[in-house]
Amino acid sequence: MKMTQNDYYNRVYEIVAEIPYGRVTTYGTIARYLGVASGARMVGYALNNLASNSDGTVYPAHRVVNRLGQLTGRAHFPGDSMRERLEQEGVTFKEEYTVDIENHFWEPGMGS
DNA sequence: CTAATGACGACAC
DNA sequence: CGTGTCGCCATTA
Repeated sequence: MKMTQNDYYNRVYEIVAEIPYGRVTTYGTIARYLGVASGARMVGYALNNLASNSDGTVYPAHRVVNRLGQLTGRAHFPGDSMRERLEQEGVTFKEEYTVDIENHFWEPGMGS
């Protein structure tokens, strides 16, 4: 594993790990919170790394969707585990692969 | 060092 | 309102 920019990914990991049960956030929101408002792609990249980083800590990456609430990253999850998990957590869906983000939206620092 | 890619976002048409 | 294109920043080739 490269882990060159631990810092950047580490921030994403921490935020993702803080996403409360039954809530979802967006890549752009996380990116903005990190200070890289335009680094939404990097957030997704970090999550990609996260998948391979599963060393015991479980990061609810399935709670991270794009700003439209679409499970763009479902392809990176086995089967429909992403959609099923969100449903299981009580998240409502507008479409089969689109969550009602406006009703379950969450952002870091909310419960400071 | 340059080019291409990516779990995105915003703007233009 | 749907589709297309550019921009962002980091990583990889």
